[in-house]
Amino acid sequence: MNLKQLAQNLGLSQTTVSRALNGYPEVNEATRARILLAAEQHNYRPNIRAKGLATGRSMAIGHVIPMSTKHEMVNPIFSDFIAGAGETYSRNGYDMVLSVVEDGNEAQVYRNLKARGSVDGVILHGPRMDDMRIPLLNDIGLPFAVHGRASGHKGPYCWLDVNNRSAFRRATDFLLDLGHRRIALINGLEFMDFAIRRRGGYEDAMAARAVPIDPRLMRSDEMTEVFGYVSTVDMLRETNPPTAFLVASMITALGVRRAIEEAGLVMGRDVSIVTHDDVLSYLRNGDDVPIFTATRSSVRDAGRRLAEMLIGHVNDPDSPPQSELFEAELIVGGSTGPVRRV
Amino acid sequence: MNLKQLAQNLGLSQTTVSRALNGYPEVNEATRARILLAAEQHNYRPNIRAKGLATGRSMAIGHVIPMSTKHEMVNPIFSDFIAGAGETYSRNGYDMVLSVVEDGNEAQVYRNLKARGSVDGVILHGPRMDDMRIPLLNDIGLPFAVHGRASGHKGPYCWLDVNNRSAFRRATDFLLDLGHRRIALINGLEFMDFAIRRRGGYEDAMAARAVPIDPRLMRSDEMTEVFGYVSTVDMLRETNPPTAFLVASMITALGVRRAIEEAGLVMGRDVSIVTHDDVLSYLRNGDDVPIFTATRSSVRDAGRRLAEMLIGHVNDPDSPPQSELFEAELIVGGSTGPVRRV
DNA sequence: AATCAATTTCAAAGCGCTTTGGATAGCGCA
DNA sequence: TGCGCTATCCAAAGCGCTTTGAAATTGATT
Repeated sequence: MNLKQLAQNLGLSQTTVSRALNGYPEVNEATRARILLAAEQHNYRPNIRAKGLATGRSMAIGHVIPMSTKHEMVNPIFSDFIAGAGETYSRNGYDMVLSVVEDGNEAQVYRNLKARGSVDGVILHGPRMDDMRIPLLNDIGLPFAVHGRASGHKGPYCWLDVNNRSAFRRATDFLLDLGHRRIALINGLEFMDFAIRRRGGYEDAMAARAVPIDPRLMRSDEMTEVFGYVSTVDMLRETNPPTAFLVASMITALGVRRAIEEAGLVMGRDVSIVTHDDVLSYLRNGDDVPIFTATRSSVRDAGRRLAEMLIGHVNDPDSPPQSELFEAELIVGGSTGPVRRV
Repeated sequence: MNLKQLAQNLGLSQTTVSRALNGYPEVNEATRARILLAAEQHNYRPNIRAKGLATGRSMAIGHVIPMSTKHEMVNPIFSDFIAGAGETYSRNGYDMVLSVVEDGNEAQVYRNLKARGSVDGVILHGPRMDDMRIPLLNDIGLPFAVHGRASGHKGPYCWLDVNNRSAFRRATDFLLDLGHRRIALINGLEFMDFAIRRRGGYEDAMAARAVPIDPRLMRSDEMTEVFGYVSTVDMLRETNPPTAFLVASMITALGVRRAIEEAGLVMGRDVSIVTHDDVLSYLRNGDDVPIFTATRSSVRDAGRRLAEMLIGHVNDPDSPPQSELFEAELIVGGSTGPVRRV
């Protein structure tokens, strides 16, 4: 059933039917009701491509997911992020189109998306220091919103980020307050913007108390479970091992914990852990008592909100770009305790 | 730059340019080369909506992701699955469109997808016993392929599944061979097809050796870490606790392990665990030595392959529907050992 | 030189929608 | 009665592509 047939059935013109369906005022309320009813009965839905052709908009938002070439890994926060974003999209009549791309090849994907008119805007995931995708998107004129920020990029753009620096500063302070001095930082890849900021927060806190930073206690890689495990095993072998670990993700923290327990140590007593918690639905931080002391910020909320911001920006490209900074909560769980006197 | 402009630039008709670009034979190779060059230089890409309107195809595949209303949880295997599928799509010029839907509301989403012509086919995730989505999709005439199967559904359809029954039968046999008799089953939700089959495999193996099945040792829920933890804590309190756990996912197995270690037991010595491993990129089962003894099957491979099957089916709807059954490997890791004599 | 077939190109219709620019009818008012 | 308004509806153009059916060109054949 298409518009033409529907209009013929009703003995009306396509124009009138289209207008009625799209809520324009210049149609008699009685006929509008008649049209709505008929559309309902025939289960009519406008063809999205035809509509898009006519309006010049696709009513779709693109997500370009970078896949690390090293581990062929997709960031596990991703499913929760799009669950949030998807909510916003369906509420606003947008589709979500996804491209998974080996990182490096992204430029062509964005150009395609724009040139072929597949989407009205994109969400940029996994921003890096001086991310070149931002000037690229500005250049090709594709509206975008960034999940995170790109340090070093001047000029306004639409973003939503967690305050990673203050979160990790507070987490470090918390550990310092407990008497820890040998605090390891198990970070994400340090060309990723969030990892840089977290490191910054850690360094700030350490410097503020004049605690020396030992480069051997800082690791940085893709945030897998195995990475947490291997790094921890390694550091615990040191002559002067860390008494606390500051970890960039729950999954990595699980690996840290595995290493700790394998070494016969007890988490929260012998060794403390603080991790960042994105509140992933399948990996809740315990039930009522949190397993890990954590800096917490829901990535699903971020998805929901950032999608709203992008839609706003798409609908009104001339308005100044919005941005938002979520503050992470510091949740105290069972994984931290005062440093053990030797 | 659109077709018309490109054709004018070249002094040719739209027809010829279109044909040249789409590889039709009735165009002089010299002019084709000229056209290809010009298209390249002007960075021309056909508008996808116009093309879709003209051809009646959208060159997009839909994924409808059910989100559990209970935990607002998206299955964590999902990101790896689409990473695999996405590879196939980009190789074949398809887009991927995603809808995250609270389960229950899916029928309307499928109808929309079909009526609005957003996609040429869909991948059906998380099939259940007697899944009504299959007759629905047949009814509305939207080509589909199922990740998994739907027990109880008669009639052919396109699917790809892991042999869950044989995998869990072998895993159970393996534990029985080690002398375990009190084997707990920590399963996914048992209206999910895969969970039914896994339970079937477990029961088969137990019955084949006339080992009684204790219903108190069988749990079934969404496969979170916390679920694994809570179930295990609970069962270890029994007067006659299990000596082995058969677990439906790595994440849940992490929870099982947490409970075991918290109880002061050693995994692989005091208590054994076998889990299913979907080979998620961020949650590899150890580096060289597997952490868990596991039934292993890559969900990313499944995504890659199922997408191919669906595209084949979309291109030739009259061909008989394909199906494929992956056999899981049984990987022996450090989480299993002979039962401890008390 | 005339004919025919194969090769190469083109004009125009059509895909299903929105939207512009009228047309028509009904109304109050002078 | 006739005018100007408003309310309501419509015909047709246009979005950017593919594809049908026909025309023009070429080369070979007689």
